[in-house]
Amino acid sequence: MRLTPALIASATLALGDREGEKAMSMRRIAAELGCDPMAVYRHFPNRQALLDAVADLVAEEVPVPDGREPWDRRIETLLSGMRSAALRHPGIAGHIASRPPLGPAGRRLAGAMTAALAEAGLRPADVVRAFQALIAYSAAGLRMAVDAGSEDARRQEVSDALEGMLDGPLPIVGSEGQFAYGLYLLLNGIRLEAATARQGR
Amino acid sequence: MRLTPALIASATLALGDREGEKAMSMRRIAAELGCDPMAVYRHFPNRQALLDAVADLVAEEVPVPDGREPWDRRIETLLSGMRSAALRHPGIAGHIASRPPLGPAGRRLAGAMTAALAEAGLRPADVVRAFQALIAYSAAGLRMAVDAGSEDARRQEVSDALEGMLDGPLPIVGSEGQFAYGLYLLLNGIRLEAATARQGR
DNA sequence: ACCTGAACACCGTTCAAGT
DNA sequence: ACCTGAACACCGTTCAAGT
Repeated sequence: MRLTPALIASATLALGDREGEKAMSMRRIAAELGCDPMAVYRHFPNRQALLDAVADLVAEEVPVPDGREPWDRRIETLLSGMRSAALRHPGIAGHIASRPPLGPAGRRLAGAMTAALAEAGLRPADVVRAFQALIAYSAAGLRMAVDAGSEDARRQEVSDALEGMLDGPLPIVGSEGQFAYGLYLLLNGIRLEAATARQGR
Repeated sequence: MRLTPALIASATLALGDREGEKAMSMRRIAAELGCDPMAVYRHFPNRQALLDAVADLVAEEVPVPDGREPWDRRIETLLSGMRSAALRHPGIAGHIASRPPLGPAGRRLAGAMTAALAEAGLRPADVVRAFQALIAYSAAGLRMAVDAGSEDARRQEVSDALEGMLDGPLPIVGSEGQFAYGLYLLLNGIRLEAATARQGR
C-alpha cells in the first residue's frame, strides 16, 4: 500500500482515538501503517508537522455556520463546534489546544470567524485582536477539559484550593458550562466594544 | 550538601532559566545538584510534582495588589504580574501555562483574585466561573507568548493564515498588547454581568 | 532501613550503508 | 536516487542489589 500524507494523518488520528496521545509516536504510527518509522519522514519533516496535519483533519469535521445567523451566534457555533470535534478525538485534542489548526480546514474556520467579527462592527485591528483572544480562550478551555478528563487528582487540587475561599461546590473545571460562561463574558465585551466603535464612526 | 524540596526546586528553576525547558530533565537536575537522579524521587513523587513546586516558586515573586485599589485594577495587576513573572523564567513558563500554580503562593494569588471578583458584585457561583475564565485566558496568553518567542515559523504561519482575510499587519501574537485587549474584553463582560446581578438583587 | 545505579521500556531524529 | 534500519543521544521511572 502506497503511503500518502492523508493516509498517514488519518491512521495517526485513528491510533490516537483508540489509544491516546502517547500512542501517537513515530514508531507506533509506523507500526500501525506497517512501514519503517523513517518512511513517515518522507511525507512530513517531523512529528509536529504530522500532528498539525492530524489537527486540521479534525477541523474538517467542524460545520461552518449559516451566514444568515447573527454574528455572535455564528461565533458560538464555530467555537463550540471546534471544541466538540476536538473532544471526539481525545488523542489529538491536546495538540489542538496548543496549536489551533492552520491548514486548509483551519483557515476556512478562521475566515468565517473574522467575517463574523467584522460584521459585529469591530475595527479591522480589533477584529484580529478579538479573534486571537477568542482562540486563546477556547484553546485554554479545551486544555482544561482534556486535563480534567485525564487527571482527577488535579481537579481535586483545584477544588481544594478554591473551596476554602468560597461557599458551595466548585463547578466542574473545563466543563461545557464553564466554557460557555467565559465565552459569554468575551462576547459581551465585544458587543460593548463594537457599540463604542460604532458611536465613534 | 543535604537535599531538600526547596533546594531541588530552586536549582531546577535556575537550570531552566539558564538552559530552557528541555534541560529540566530528572537526569540534568540531578547533575546540577551533584546527586543521583533517584535522589530527587525521595523528595518528589515524580517530575510533574517537582515542576509544580518550581511553578509555585515563581508565583511567590508576584506582588499581591493593595486591597484599596479598585477590583478591576487589582485583577489586572495580579494577572499581568503572574504573566511577567512567568516570562522572567522562560524554562518553567510553559509548565505554568499548562498548570497554573496551586501551591501556597498560588493559593494566595487565587484568594486575592476571588476576593476582587466578589467585590465586583458577582454572585458566588459566578465568581468561580469568572475566576476560571480569567485563569484560562491568561494561561493561553502565556502559552502564545512562550510559543511566539520560541517558534518564529508558527508566528509566520498564523500571519499568513490571517493576512489574506484582513488588511494591515498582524499584531504580534502573544504580545503584551494582545493580552491586555482580551483581558479588557473579559473585564468589560464581568462589569456588565455584575451590573445585571446588582439590579436583580 | 536507606540508598544507589543498572536496567526497562521507551522516545525523535540522524546518517551510514545497502539496493 | 531511493530507501532502510541501525545507531545516537536522550527520556521518566522501576527495582534488584548492595550497604
